[in-house]
Amino acid sequence: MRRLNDGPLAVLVGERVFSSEFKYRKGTEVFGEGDAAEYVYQIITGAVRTYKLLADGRRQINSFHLPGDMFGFENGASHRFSAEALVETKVRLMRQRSLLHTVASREGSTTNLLRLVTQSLQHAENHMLLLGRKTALERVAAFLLEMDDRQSHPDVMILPMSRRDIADYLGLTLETVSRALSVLRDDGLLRFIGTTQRQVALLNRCGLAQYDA
Amino acid sequence: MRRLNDGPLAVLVGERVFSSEFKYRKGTEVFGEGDAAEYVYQIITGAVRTYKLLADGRRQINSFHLPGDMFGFENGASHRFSAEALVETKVRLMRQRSLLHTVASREGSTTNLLRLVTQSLQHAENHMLLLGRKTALERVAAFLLEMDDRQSHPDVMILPMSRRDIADYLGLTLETVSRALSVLRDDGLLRFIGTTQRQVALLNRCGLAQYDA
DNA sequence: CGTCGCGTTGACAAGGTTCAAATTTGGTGG
DNA sequence: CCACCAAATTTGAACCTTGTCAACGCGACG
Repeated sequence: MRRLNDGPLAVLVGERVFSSEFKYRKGTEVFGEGDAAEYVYQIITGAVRTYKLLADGRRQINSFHLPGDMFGFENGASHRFSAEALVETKVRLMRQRSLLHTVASREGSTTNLLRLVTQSLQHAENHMLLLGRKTALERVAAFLLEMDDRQSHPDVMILPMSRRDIADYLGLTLETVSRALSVLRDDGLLRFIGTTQRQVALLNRCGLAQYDA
Repeated sequence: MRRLNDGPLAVLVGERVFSSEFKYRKGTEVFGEGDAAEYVYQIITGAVRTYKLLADGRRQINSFHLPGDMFGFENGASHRFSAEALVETKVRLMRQRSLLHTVASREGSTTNLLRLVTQSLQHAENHMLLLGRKTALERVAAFLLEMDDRQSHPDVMILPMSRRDIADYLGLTLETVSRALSVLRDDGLLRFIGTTQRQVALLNRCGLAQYDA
């Protein structure tokens, strides 16, 4: 049986994963928009944000990547967005060339690689609906439910990202995110744990789902 | 030399395209969200919108598909969004199974198929930036430039979609789209041709690009 | 000729942003 | 361990962009 964190990379190339590991400190860049797309990454521990910037500094975070997630896969020669570690993060990395080569030589792995890209696309489609058509409360509720899902519904969810990160993910300002969280707290849907505001207990997931459109 | 409209499908499977054609009347559904994903489509003539709906009717259009474009490719068994013809539309269609089968048996076509999906992903990433972080004017300017690009910079661009469609694509209301177009017209950046408001001449593409962030 | 779909425009409302300030938290050095 | 400072978060109030509601114009079509 595979270990949890083997994830897609291991599935793709079978158990013979040819890869190395690397560690990034909190806040450091994994790659920048326009950089040569040499590697594909899979998170072992930690978390990463991938985002695009406008000239005046406005930022849109495409997605947060948690342990097991892959990112950085590109078809062209360069990355179309930037990636930064949210916290101390350990990644497995592999050359895209080797990956494609390995995939090409293995029966059935085409479909798996395709599935991986398609999953990103699916996430993007859902996120466009959120960004284009949902209210602030709906966005924040959807965000909490997404993180909850991806952390397998823990009793206490740990958010590795700041309010600004959440805001740039949801197309809001950090103030609006903070206010929405306060509303949900006051409505008894969640509770902050401990002194930090980054540990959250969801008290009523169904109620939260009601807020999400 | 390939005909212009052979497009990606033909590239993928070589010249031996095994496919049939079908015609959709204006406003008719090609497939709905949740339908079995049996076919992949390529537009021969006309235009198609692909979109998602929320329960209360809010709609987010993911993309407009013009001649040569492919859509409907799914990894799972069912479509994740709906597709409707904007105008009378002729499509080429092919079973996904046959496509995957054909691709699997041909050297190098994996990369092409992957490139196709990656292109959709790239479009989605750009659109998330637009939806999350751009103003109404920036969105409309970006939309006009996108359509202009995809129609190869004609003197007079024909928009096959309504103001509501544009609005649902850009995450705005149709009134805001209309107002933004009026502003751009009054600023001398574009002109409406003829009596209909769906033929547009871009008078100053650089100026328009300034409006886009 | 009336109606219907589409688009434009205006007035007003509202959700979200901006600006500001208070409060809390986390990190660092003594 | 505590003091202190920087960063993060919350909260408040004013403002603004965009949405909502409504009226109107125009062309297509029966």
